[in-house]
Amino acid sequence: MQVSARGEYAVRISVTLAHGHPRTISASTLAAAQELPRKFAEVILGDLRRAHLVDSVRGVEGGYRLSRAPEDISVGEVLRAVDGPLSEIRGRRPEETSYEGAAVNLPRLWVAARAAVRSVFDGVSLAQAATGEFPLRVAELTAEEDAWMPR
Amino acid sequence: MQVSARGEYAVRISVTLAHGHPRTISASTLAAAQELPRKFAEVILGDLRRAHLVDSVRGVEGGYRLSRAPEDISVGEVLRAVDGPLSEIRGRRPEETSYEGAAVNLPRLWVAARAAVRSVFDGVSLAQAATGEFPLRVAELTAEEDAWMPR
DNA sequence: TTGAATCCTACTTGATAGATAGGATATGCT
DNA sequence: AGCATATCCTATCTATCAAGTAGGATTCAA
Repeated sequence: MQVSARGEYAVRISVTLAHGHPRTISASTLAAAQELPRKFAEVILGDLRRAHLVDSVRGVEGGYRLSRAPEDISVGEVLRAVDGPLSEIRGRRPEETSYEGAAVNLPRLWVAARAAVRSVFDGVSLAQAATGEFPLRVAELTAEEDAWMPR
Repeated sequence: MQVSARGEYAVRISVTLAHGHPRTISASTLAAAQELPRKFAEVILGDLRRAHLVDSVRGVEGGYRLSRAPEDISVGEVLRAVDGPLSEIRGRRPEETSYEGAAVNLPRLWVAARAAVRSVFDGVSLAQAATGEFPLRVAELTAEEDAWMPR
């Protein structure tokens, strides 16, 4: 479950937009707020716009705003918009994998792993990510101390 | 949750070793069984050996075998041995992330996502992966039809 | 008309994945 | 001893991609 710089930036930007919703915020302001390169932020906002997750307004007083309510956009949608599918196995979708011999059951494992990832990223809205009020199922995952330990 | 070619190959090799356990199997045989490049399989088996997940025997009749019982090695261990940590956010561990402003709650989200991935990969042994008899919690994730659909 | 913003195209740079090559070294069998 | 079959080691290659930068064209409100 690698999240790229693009992915991380996109979520930080989106959460910032959610926080200020429905005001429009400029790329420079967003970049400054999250301390990320302005030009790169512009590129990412372009991706989000093309995915119809944000609307943009040109000109002075222009900027970006979420195209839907923050409660209605999931973190998963944002990640997919900039990084593609949440889960890939050697560049393929989990359900597209297929093996011979002792490995025949692996597709089910890949699908299970994807489902687990989805349950978190598709289950958390930008509004929840901004407030920190995660769904119970997600909050439980962080409750055990072990979840915070590297392995 | 991207699984690289190395990771996929490593799991396929490990599951094949689990299936034949405790016989030793040569790199060429393993590569042929799973239709992967022999030299690359050797490299991966070297990683698994250095991680103490497999033992090797040199010479004629040599090869590789799991260093522990297939019930006692998780898929997660195999993936970590060849690909490093299961989850990284812009190259950092989830619990090492830290943000300002509207993004302050994101570390909890990253940790939750990692916990979800771990619950699958650390919860499934090579023996289970080989037989397809996954733990109930994992099997449930693949039960819903939606889990098999791309998004 | 001017200033501030988005938007577009192109480019650079470094790292990494995914191999492949060739041979040194170990081991068992005859 | 000699040979076949393995592992093991070091090095190299190549294409792709992530991450970020550059420069300017376009839009729009005051």
